[in-house]
Amino acid sequence: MVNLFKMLSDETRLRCLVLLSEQNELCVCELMYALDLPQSKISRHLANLKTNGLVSQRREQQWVIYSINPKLNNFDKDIINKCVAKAKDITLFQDDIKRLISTDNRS
Amino acid sequence: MVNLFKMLSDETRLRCLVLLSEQNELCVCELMYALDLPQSKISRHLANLKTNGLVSQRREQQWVIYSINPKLNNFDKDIINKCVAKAKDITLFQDDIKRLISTDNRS
DNA sequence: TCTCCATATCTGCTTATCCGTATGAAGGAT
DNA sequence: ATCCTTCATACGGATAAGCAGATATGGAGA
Repeated sequence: MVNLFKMLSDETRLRCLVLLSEQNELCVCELMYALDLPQSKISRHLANLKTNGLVSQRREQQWVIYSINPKLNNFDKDIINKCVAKAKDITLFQDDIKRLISTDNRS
Repeated sequence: MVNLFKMLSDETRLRCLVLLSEQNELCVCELMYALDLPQSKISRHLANLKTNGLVSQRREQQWVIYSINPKLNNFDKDIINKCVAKAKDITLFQDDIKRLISTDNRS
């Protein structure tokens, strides 16, 4: 439980999780673009999320594609879904989504 | 949102919150006894929870009595309740409750 | 093989968090 | 007034987490 909350207590990770929940799957460069943050930062936090079992990876050509770990237990899933719902009221997250869907950022 | 999760990402604080949710209100010495932790540790974490709006205080004679902040927003309340529910499956929290109800620890 | 691009990781640094100990302040009782 | 209990908080040290920037890896295609 503590570990889940540690993961959720960083803004970058929260934003990644919310976007991943909404969009099913995303590669690092799409997240970079949507969050407007440097690649190393995104990548580090995704690695962190992965070690803690919250996201999973798969490689497709040159991209590494992340998604919410489908094997997540109910508690974790539940909490994350509450965040996603709450995020709809918050400008920061709304803007991430806007940037994400504005173009095809996987080039 | 990040702040809530920061508060929840420490075991001591989680245990305090769960007990406070179950018991309505508790003083520091009851929490010390139930969690079997030194006073300064409990006190510091409660202060932390208070600054972040999760608990409220009231003084009664020599005791300072804490409770979950009744003005909590729905999101925070919701998340905390999920934790309380989950805690019922976890030995650590079960034991806290056992110690708490075993005697009258406000002496 | 060589280059390019996406992604991962390393380095050096700064900041945050948590702890135990010790001290301080408030209020009740003697 | 002084003592006791309860609780709060400041100090210093240890550990972990964060960041930016630079470098490394690894697959795709020329």
